[in-house]
Amino acid sequence: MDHKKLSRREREKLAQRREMLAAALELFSEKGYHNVSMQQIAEKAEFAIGTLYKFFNSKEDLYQALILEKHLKFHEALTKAVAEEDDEIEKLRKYVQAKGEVFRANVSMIRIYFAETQGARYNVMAGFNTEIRQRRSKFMQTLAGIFESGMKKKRFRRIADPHHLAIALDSISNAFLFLWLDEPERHPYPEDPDTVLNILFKGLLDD
Amino acid sequence: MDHKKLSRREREKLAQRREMLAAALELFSEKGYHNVSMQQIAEKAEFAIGTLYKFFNSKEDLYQALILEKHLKFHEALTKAVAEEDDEIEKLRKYVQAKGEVFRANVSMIRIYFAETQGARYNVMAGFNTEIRQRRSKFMQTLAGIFESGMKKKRFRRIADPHHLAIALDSISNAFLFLWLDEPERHPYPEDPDTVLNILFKGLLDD
Amino acid sequence: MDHKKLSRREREKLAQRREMLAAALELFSEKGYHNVSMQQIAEKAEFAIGTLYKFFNSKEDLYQALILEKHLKFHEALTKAVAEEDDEIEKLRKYVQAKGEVFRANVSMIRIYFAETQGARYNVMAGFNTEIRQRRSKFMQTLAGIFESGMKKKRFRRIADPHHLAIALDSISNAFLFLWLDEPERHPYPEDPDTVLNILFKGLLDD
Amino acid sequence: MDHKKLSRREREKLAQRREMLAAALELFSEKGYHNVSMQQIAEKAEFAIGTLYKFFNSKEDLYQALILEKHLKFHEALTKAVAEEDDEIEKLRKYVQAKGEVFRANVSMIRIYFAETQGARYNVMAGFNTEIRQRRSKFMQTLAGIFESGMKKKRFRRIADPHHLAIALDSISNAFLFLWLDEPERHPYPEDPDTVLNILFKGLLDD
DNA sequence: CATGAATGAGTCTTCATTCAT
DNA sequence: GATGAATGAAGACTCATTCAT
Repeated sequence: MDHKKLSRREREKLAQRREMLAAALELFSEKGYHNVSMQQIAEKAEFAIGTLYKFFNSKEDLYQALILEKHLKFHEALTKAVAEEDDEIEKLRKYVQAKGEVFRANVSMIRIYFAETQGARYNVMAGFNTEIRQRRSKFMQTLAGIFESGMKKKRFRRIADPHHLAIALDSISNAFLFLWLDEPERHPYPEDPDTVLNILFKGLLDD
Repeated sequence: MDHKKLSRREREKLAQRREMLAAALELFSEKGYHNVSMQQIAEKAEFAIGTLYKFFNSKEDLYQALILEKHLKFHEALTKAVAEEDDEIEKLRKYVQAKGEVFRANVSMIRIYFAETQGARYNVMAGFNTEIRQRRSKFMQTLAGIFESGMKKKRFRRIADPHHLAIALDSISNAFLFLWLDEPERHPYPEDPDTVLNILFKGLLDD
Repeated sequence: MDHKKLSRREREKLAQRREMLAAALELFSEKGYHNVSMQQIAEKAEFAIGTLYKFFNSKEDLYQALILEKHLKFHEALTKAVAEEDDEIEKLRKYVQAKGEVFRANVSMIRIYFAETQGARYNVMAGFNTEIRQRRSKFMQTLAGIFESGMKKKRFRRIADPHHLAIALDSISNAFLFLWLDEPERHPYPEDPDTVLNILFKGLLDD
Repeated sequence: MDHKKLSRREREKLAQRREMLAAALELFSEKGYHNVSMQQIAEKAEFAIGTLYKFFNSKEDLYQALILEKHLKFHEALTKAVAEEDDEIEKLRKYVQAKGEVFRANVSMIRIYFAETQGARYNVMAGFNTEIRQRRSKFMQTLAGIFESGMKKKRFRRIADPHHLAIALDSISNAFLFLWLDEPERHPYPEDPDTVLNILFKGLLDD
């Protein structure tokens, strides 16, 4: 955005940082935090170890920077997706669609992302989750808000707590992502968002 | 089952093994695989390190044995739950209920369990998931079969691919477990299984 | 003293510890704390690094154990020396003599000893000096007490503050030790303690 | 001295060098040689690291330059002090006085100074002491000469080897400096030089 | 000529695993 | 068969020094 304001030096710095994070992402994604050494990251990024430490104070620091950065990106993409439309149904469609797009474009990030987002409190982020947790929590509110609003407008039937519906939609779409991740051929992430949404929209039982 | 056939020696061995696994579970659950040393496990189990290695070839081996054993237990509990009833709806209710029960009784296992079950392929189990994956896959088939059967009997409307519904139910109930794990007070796992199931049963849209 | 009570295992432990400390002493004495690596100590002591760490929690810990142990030994030798005699003059003679003996028998310790005892607060011991400082302080009191007692008995003229005399005697004898350390041939530590003591006993000026 | 001959450029150089040494002194004095990085010195002196290396070939080089320079200064001050007076007793008084003054005015130097002067041959200076050792040796000769001269003139009684007396006076005054350094309040360096000198002048024993 | 980014050897420390007793 | 002392490879991190700009 303010790229013009950056000196050459600063631009180089940013490029280096990006390369480091990219190398780290690839390695962490493939082997996991504990099975990757700073040495390996340095080699992959083609920098000396010392240089790595000029940019990040510790291995953990590097990891956190990586997670935080990517999480922000995802968060923004999803937030933007649901903000674009007026109609509640369209919002949900966009959400499911955007989720597929953003994750398919960042495959190597997904595992790390969920490793930190999901349960494991003893993960690298430990209590540091705060920032991520807050963003996630806020987004879940937004999602719940869409359901609530749709119910108020009588577009949706009030079949369940909107927060539960938000959780349901989030976890179902995640599940589809996992399947795709495991066997992309056999389980493509649905092109048509309604493949996912109908599970919530239609209802198994007759009334 | 075949306990009668076991000599005293063998029975003692099994008891020792159980103690080791119990100690390991507690530690792994609290700190995570990489933050627990064999030393600590040995101390907690009140065995010498060497004895640990008599039972398990390596730290990883011990970990895998732990996961496999617990996974089997969970699998059996859930399989039994859905097998007990004839009615499809009741099967699903039992499933949601049993899941809550079995996990609430094995809190310390949940995080480890999901850490391995979910995405993270670089976790300790790596490709070794085979056994777990097969069991899980088989169970998802069973779950899908319930939906399929319900549809065939016209008890369920054919709103989506039964496999997708199985995935949805699994991931939604997991999501509720995560919430409860994070903040047990604020997010109790629903007593009434319909709290979960209505999300699939009822449908947001009018037809 | 209680050697009989020690099991073979315990005796071996002690012997190992001694060997480690001996190796460390030699190296630290020759090169100084910061120029000796744990690797080197392990090699010299013929143990694996890990074994070193079984006995000492850190390099600093090892160093402190070394200093503390040796300091205690010195302290005890000197304390014993001044306690043996009744006569004040004889006490001082014994002190000067014992100092020479104990240090000549522990050459490699002297430099380390003074490096920590003297000024340098940023040394490895830093604030940890407490124990050493207290012992030293206590001994200086004892030394001052001898001068004081001699004065009370009119054996000594009251030419100066007894504490100052203690400091003087301590520093003069140290100075002789340094000289000897530098060039043992040219500056032997005086056999006859009066060579040192006459400086305090006799007085340059006529009365 | 030859300041007029120096070009502006050269004068600037000297000023820069001085600033570097001043920064280094402060840091070394506070933390000790091994706990100060060139980075820190550069920052404190407000120069780039590269510039530091234009003036000094290595960290050790910088340190040695510092010690050498300060030692020369001290040496000159003390030499001047004993040269000023004719009377031997007055010379000694001036010496004790000057020592207090010069060190009190250079507190941060004392520890470093003694760390190198005293025993510890493994210190940074190692065998490099030559220049310092020669100066020190020469000064001790001067001091011994004063005692010798006083004895010849029968101003002093020949109670001990003049060299020993020189050593004694040097070490006693140093000891007082250490005390003051540790606890300036409790152990002020004596205003009246006779407080120190009487220890040598008066003699504990009656003749 | 000054700068300070980049380097990578070297350090301390941990811990899975082995094996002599 | 159990033990736990001994091992040493491997990892995170620091910092003196260099050299391209």
